[in-house]
Amino acid sequence: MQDTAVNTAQVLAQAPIFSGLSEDELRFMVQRAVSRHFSPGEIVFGEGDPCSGLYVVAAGHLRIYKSSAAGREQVLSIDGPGSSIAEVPVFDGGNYPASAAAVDRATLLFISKQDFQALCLAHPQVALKVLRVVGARLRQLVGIIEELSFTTVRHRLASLLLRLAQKEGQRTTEGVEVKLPANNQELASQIGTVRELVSRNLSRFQAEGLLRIDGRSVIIRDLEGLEAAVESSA
Amino acid sequence: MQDTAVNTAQVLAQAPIFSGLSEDELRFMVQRAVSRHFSPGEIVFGEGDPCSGLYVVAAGHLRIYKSSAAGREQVLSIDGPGSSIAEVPVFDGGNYPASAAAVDRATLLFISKQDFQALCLAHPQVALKVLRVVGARLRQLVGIIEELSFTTVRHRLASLLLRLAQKEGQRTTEGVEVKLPANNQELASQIGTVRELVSRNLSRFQAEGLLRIDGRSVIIRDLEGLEAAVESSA
DNA sequence: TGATCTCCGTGACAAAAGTCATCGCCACCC
DNA sequence: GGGTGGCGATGACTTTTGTCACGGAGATCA
Repeated sequence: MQDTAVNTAQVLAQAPIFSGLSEDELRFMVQRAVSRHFSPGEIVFGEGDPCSGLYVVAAGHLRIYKSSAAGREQVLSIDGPGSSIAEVPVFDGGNYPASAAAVDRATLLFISKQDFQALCLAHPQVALKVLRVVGARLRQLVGIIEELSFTTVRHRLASLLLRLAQKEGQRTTEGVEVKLPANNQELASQIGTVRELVSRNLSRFQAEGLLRIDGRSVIIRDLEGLEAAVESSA
Repeated sequence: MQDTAVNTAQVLAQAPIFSGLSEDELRFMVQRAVSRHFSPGEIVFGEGDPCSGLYVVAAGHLRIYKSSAAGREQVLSIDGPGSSIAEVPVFDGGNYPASAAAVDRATLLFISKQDFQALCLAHPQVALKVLRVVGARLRQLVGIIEELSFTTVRHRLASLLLRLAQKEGQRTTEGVEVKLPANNQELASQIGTVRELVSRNLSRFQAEGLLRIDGRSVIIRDLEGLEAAVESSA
């Protein structure tokens, strides 16, 4: 259990929405935060569920997504340690606008609506911090809309690969190596399409010599070429 | 000029983000709000511009949208009197994530970043109100993503027509009559496609007997049928 | 060593979306 | 009245996306 046991105080202190709180204030929240563990794939809440409070990711990753009647999913965001989840429904009183599930083994801290609202009223800076976080989320969503509305699957996939390369790419003699972080089905959900198109477009990139596929890792051989695929028809 | 002259105090009092303020507080904001007039199509700010403050719509309508390099546009929201615009960049310090233009003759009240932040710190409830408004916006965006990711143009158009019918439809003997609020190009931007597809899908609805097109007004003859078009492949 | 499961790749289609060009209507303006 | 410009409809076509079905690789487990 060590891997998911967490120091509540430390986690909250590092969460953007609580940064800058005094020790006393932090202690107050720590006392009220309840920690919950989730296994991979386990659902934290479903779209439309009533919201009773806010979560802060202590360990692991959370996947926020929408599901369609036809069985497709669209990922809105993947959040790691320090991220707060469900700030919106806490404040507008509505239900969760999307579902959330654990990606891996995850530990979340739960803070009730009442406690958090009280904190915000007592400490206006906290509300401003929350606004900043929600703002970032809103920008992300606008980015997704832009990609879905203006670009092709090919473009979005290239874009995802470049983002991965940027974040966690390993330089090799042949090019930048990226480990695909999930199976094709999941990548498809992240860029708003189906697994077959991810597969096909990866193959196509390979056929064009832009990259080489080696199992679940991709070696980008022609970074400029891939960037060009993003620029064109952007 | 009468049509665009406004009573600043009245407008602010009715804006959701300022509701519940005392008279003194309102007066404070009224003194600091600057009113600006815009003609139809005039740009209020462009995506990426630095943000110096917040706007409240006093009269007319604002169109918030993203533009693509290829010349397409995606409308994120149309806001009328009482709506506040650009709450997000005011708080996170970033640039505007999208552009805004006046739809018709419009009057906006401008409030500087500094003044508004000061108000939020002095009156925590205001920050909570802003959070509620931003939350609503976020829900809207998630809705757009859902539609773009999961549904077809046909579906989105049906959905738009039903929304219009709900909001401003006139009952007639033949069915519910809706005046299309804009040209096909604009409708296309609102549902994330091009004008030809709007035209074709409208014709198709007519061919299927779901509605009758008469110039710029549409008479929905088979509401259930149109709703069915929304349900299927949702 | 099978049996089963999951996941990837792919061919063959079908459907949807988008592009380009053209025509006609109507309003507006010299 | 004739010219112009904006807008809508539509045909012809291409590209993109999505669906379905299948085969095969690799892991796991009895």
